[in-house]
Parts: sequence; C-alpha cells; structure tokens
Amino acid sequence: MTIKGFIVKSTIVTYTRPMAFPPFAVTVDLVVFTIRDDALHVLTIRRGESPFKGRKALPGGFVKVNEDLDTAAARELLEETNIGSVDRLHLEQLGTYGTPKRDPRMRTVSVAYLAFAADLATPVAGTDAASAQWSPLSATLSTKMAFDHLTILQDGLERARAKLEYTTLAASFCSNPFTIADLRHVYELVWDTTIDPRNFHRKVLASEGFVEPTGEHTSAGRGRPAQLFRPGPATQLHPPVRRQH
Amino acid sequence: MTIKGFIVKSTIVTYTRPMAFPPFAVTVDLVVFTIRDDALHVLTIRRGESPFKGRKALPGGFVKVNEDLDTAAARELLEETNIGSVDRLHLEQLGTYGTPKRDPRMRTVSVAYLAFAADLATPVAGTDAASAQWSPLSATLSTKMAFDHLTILQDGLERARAKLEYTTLAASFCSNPFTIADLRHVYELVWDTTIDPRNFHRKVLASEGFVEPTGEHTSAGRGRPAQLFRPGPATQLHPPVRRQH
DNA sequence: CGAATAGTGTCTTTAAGACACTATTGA
DNA sequence: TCAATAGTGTCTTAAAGACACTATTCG
Repeated sequence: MTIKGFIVKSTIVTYTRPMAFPPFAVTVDLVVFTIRDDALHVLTIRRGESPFKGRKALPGGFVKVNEDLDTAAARELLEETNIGSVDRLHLEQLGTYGTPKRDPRMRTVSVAYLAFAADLATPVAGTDAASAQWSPLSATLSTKMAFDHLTILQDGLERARAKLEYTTLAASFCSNPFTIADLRHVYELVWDTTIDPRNFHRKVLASEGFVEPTGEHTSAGRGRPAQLFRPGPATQLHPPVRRQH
Repeated sequence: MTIKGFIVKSTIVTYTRPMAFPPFAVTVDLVVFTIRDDALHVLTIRRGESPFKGRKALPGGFVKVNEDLDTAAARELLEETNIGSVDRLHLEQLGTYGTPKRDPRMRTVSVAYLAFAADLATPVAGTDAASAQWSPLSATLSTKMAFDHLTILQDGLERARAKLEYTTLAASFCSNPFTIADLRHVYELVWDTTIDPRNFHRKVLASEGFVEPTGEHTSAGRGRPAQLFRPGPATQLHPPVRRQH
C-alpha cells in the first residue's frame, strides 16, 4: 500500500509504528445550495490537480486531528464563502461516503454536509482554481464531477427537497426580511414545480411560527407592495407543506 | 501522539512513512431493533474490556481496508445475529459520529447504521462478554452506555419513528406472513401510542402496495381469525401514516 | 386605463378520526 | 352464552386545492 505525499495546510502527522487498525483519511464535503438569478445554484470548486483535474468538485477538506466533524464542515464553509458567521445558516450532516476506490490516492471516508445559504453568501474571491463558484444546479447535475461528488450532490438535493416539506428551512434560503412570494419561490425552484400563490399564502400564514411580520412593505416593483417577514421561531411544520405525489 | 496497540481480527496494517493527513480509525456501529415479548428491543453487547468495561454498547467493529461501509455494516450484523441473509432486512446509514474524544484510545469516526429485524433474528449464541443480546429499549435508554452509543441509539430511535410514517418499513419488523394487527403493533410499540384498530385496518388496506393478502388466515387465538399478508412492492406511503402531533 | 402582483373568501375534494355495528372464533 | 379480536360503514372534522374576487401599485 503506497500513499502519495499530499500536504494539507501545514499539518503533517508522522506515524512510524505498526497500527492495529486500517488508517483512513477523513474529509468533509459540502453541498451548499443557494438561489440566485431565479435558479438553484450549488457551490463548487474546479479541481486544479490530478485526479479529476479540471472537473468540478464539491468544496471540502481534511478533518483536523482534534477537530469535530461539524466544526470541520463549518470551517470549510467559512473558508469558501464570505458569509459572516455560521449562526444564521443551516448546516446538517447528509451522509458518509466511503467506497474503497472513491479516491484513487488513498482510502478516504468523506462525511458530507448540506447547507442552505441566502444569496448574500458570495464565494470567496480568488483566481486560483480552487476558489469556489456558484454553479447552476441543473447544468451541474449533467456534468461529470470529481470522485463520487455527483452522487453526493444528488443525495443532497433529495434531502433538501424532503426537508422543505416538514421544516421551516426554506426561510434559510431567503435574505432577511423576505416576502411570501420569495418563500414560495424557494419551494418552486427546489421542487421544480409551480405552487398556487393564493393557497400558499394562506398556508404559510396559518403555520404557527413559520414567519413573523416585520410591519414593513416592499417599496418598489410591479403590483401591490408585499408585506415583509422574518423567520419565526418554529423549526418543524405541522402540518407540512406537501409535495405533489 | 501515541496509539495503544489493538488487534482487530488478524489485520495489521504497517505504515512507516510520514503521512500527509491525520489517520483515523473508522468503525461501523449498529442500531438493530426488533420486537419481542410485546416490547421494542435493541441489539447490544456487553463490553469485556476497558474503556467502559462492563457497560452495554452497540455491536460494531472496524471497517476493513478494502471494504465498503455498507458491506462492513452488513458483515457485522451477520456476525452478531444468526439471521440467514441480509436480503429480507432493512439496513440504512444513520449518521456519523466523530467527536475527537469519543474513543479515549484513538481518534475514531464511527458510521452508524440502523436495521429493523423480525424476531427470527436471534443473537449468536456464545458465553463471552462480546456476544450480542436483545435488550429492552426503554430500560436501555436509561442506562449508561459505552462511548456515545446512547446518543446514537436515541438518534436511531427517532429515525425509526420518523421512517414508519412515510415508508413501508414496519413490515420489516414482522415475520412473514403477518396480520394487520401485527403491523399495528409495530407502530404502537415504536411510537409508544395506541392506534384505533379499525381506522388503521382501513388505512393499510387503502395504501396501494403496502401489504398483499396471502389468502391464508391465522388458525388459533382468541377472536375471529385474521387474514394473513406479506409485504407489498411499495416502499413509500402516500399518504403517510401520521403520528400524533 | 390595463397589466401585474398581493391578499381574501369560499366551495369542493380528500383524508383523518370517532365510533356504531357486524363477523367469527375460543372458553 | 360472553369475551375477544377481525373487519365494515358512516358521520364529523381538518386540511388541500381550485378559483372568483378585491387591493394596490407602475407604466
């Protein structure tokens, strides 16, 4: 078993004794969704090195020796975007991917995380190939991605779709404050459907704790000005907003 | 960084070069539920060695060098129970637990799996401390378990409860064939509620593909003989069987 | 004004829950 | 016979969906 040298930050762990368990590299990978230009986008990087040089990949990196998995995911997210803090942002574990040959260099187990961001979270500027970009989701789903990242992305999308049904996470996609139409737009783009605006409006207002009125209204735009809301205290929806079945 | 020697099966990986990433041990842990004696039970082992000597723990073990995570989980499950094959059994990834100090001996990341078994899956006989036992769930939830296994168990229970709502997995708890009352019993024990037998009966029969009649009936027992069913082809329930909210 | 979007009222349909009632067995 | 469990019918209630209608803005 040979493992190519690969230096991560400045951490090099030297280990010279026989080990009693197979050593694995553990990474976190991030599926970060946002809405911009009226379409769902995912945060990607372009690989500058072999393997999979030139392909799109999910942002991520090695978990540090004394770092919690959740902390590693939050750290990578902060490094890749200029979102101020991880507080007003949803980050959850998606699943773990550890097929033996998924990384040809070494045996790697990747813990994938799913995040929803409002559009203010623009990627960190940078000209190197590893800087993150927002990629339109629909196009990205039909490209070849590095490693098993396309599978992870598909799983992340399905999780996001399911979560909108019974949680208030759609509000995480909206900058604050937002209108009911903004919120509806999230559902329509993530589910790739259309929703009756009138029934949706009534439904959201009837869901205790989903949104709270700010008292303000939108100033400009076609049509009647809309009320502005902020996210309410609820996290789960009873009853859920149902997808077509 | 020192790691105590610890031999797993007969696999010893010798690694003598500087490594460019922090080495982790990767394990799988299993939350296996079954119903016996009219109560939900979970498969546990009793730890025979330090750390946490004498405490209950979830069955599990190291992932092998060239083994997929799912395969490792299935292998451990087959090793601990005498269920014939993994075919008629539900096994899904639950989550990954990797807090730095969760195993005091070394940095370990554990990928937890959730399984539902019909009662025919009795644990492997054996007198050593590591042999698996069915433990009543309610009692187990109030014991101190090894590592973070109590947290994993709680997460597994919540996942199981949620999954019964919108999937046909309750049938995985029933030996084949089963009655509608058997199926209702699964819901009642996992959710710790009572369900109206008459409404449940109608609801299950109205769910396309949930169960299929075998044409047979139960022979003995109090009351009118019940029809026997086998699991149908459906995996998802539309509409779901709702929990109280 | 008309087009566009916000928001309300109300009817229909679907599904959940309560519960009376019949069916078929063993003790 | 009664107690127990299986299974059906039907009414009530809650929520989803269709859609007419009013409200308020911009061009």
